[in-house]
Amino acid sequence: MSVNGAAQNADLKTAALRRLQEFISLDDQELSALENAVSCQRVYRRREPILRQGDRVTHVYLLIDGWVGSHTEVDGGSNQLSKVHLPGDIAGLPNIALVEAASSLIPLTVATVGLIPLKNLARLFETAPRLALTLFVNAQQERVMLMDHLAAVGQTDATQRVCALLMHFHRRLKLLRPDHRDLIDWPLSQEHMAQGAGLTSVHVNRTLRELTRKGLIERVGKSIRLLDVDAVSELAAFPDRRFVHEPSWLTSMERSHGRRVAAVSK
Amino acid sequence: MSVNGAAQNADLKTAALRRLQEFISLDDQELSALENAVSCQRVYRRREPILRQGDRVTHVYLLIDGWVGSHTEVDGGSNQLSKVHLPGDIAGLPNIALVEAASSLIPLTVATVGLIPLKNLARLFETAPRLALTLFVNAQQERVMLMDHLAAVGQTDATQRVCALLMHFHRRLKLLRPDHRDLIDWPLSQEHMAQGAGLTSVHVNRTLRELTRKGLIERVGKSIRLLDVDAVSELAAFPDRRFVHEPSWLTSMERSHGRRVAAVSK
DNA sequence: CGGAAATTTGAAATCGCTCAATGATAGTGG
DNA sequence: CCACTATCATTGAGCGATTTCAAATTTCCG
Repeated sequence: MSVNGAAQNADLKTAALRRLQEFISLDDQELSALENAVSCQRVYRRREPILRQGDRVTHVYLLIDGWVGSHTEVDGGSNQLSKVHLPGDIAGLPNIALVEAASSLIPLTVATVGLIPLKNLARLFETAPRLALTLFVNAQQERVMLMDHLAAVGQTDATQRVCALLMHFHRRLKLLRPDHRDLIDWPLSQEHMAQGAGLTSVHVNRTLRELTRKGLIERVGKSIRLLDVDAVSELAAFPDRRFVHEPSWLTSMERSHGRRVAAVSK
Repeated sequence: MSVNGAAQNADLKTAALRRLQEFISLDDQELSALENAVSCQRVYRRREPILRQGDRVTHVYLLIDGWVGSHTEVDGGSNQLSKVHLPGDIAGLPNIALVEAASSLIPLTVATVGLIPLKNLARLFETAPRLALTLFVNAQQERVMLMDHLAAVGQTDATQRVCALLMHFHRRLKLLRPDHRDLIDWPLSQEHMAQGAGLTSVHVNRTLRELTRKGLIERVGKSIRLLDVDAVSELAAFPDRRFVHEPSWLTSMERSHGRRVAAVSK
């Protein structure tokens, strides 16, 4: 696909790392600390599990390119899609609190992934405290998104949930590439959407169909076009969160230059 | 209530801090670093908001005693209870990624809370990297619990969700005080339970009643007794997670003695 | 081109909701 | 300590959003 694989790869990596600087900008040393934590890089095919629920936890996964779903199997074989990871996300992080992985990581598209051994991750907390704090804030952001997801599934009807899904990805993609318009390249099957929204694929189908009939969206092949973003957003009842950017309590932290001295200790 | 308020308070604080050492034990210096981050301590009455959704984010809240609910209001006035905090939890953490608080923190009982200004929290990442890493792992654990919560609400029926709630608190209380038996002092109203489970209070009532009729639980005043823990656990379809304890990747991290030198830098 | 995966559609069933009213309990202030 | 009031629990009847089941198309991928 690429004329120059190496160059494209570098671009992808840069894009992925930009994602982490949503809260504070990191210096080169901090960025390379993260990059050096990656022990190896791999490309996974669609549906080829990166990690299976129940597996022993050994790594976390920096997603460099592609979409990856985090699926939790419940008791009777049904599945909950708790998160879809986009480039720049670190997937599998919640598992570090566990002995066995809580969810499977399955690529929804071809995916390029950097593997980070847990020990390397831990080391970042010593060597790059600002990066560590960024990862921490990032984890809290994930909690907010999960809370909103839960609120949508727990409190809203099918139309609202489907619209919430659409808006969720619309917004995240816009952050990822500012040139993103209203046509979304949509690798999620209706079954996936159903597993995310706590619905049946049958009902997701009917809901999408209804949205199409009302002229709010248009589906072209695997893509979805939002014809009326405001109306969909309205229907979604899904908050458009304002995440912090360079807040004083965060920026005032001194950068690490390897010269962290005893001044802070008693 | 207490003969010696100060002494009891110290006990409570100790208990709260123990909660953070689920993953690795911390040394005295690290524990006092956290304690020093608390700028002031306050007692809140039941229902007296500690923080309101939409408020500007200035602190996080170390819960020392009592139960505190995290409620997110959705669009049409309905509420999702995304988390109930028990002593030792740090409440309001997800908000640090946000400009305005995503959820309200409302005590379900009288609650004693230590307020931690954001700047003090950030400083811990410089002064106590092992504590910071503990907080990070703790955040990931919260994500796992939120994912399980989501899976329950999204994929299971009313009986399973109510049983999941019961088991959830049963297990958390057992960790908190090993002497805990099957009688749970239950400050949640059926309306609260409904908001947590994504159900109606009416339906929660019928479900509880049905569980009582089957002899699985017994309700005495505000308490609930699990008469058949195994059966309830079975019905819950709710995984009993094994969280890590002193894993090698975590324990191998060197303790901070304020003598962190340039060795780690390039 | 062939087979698997995904979408689409209808009809019937059901779980949980709504509405509405009554009864029980627990704080609160006099 | 009692009365008052707000909150909480309980119950019934009818309704409706979503599921289930099943089958026909269509699309995608190798």
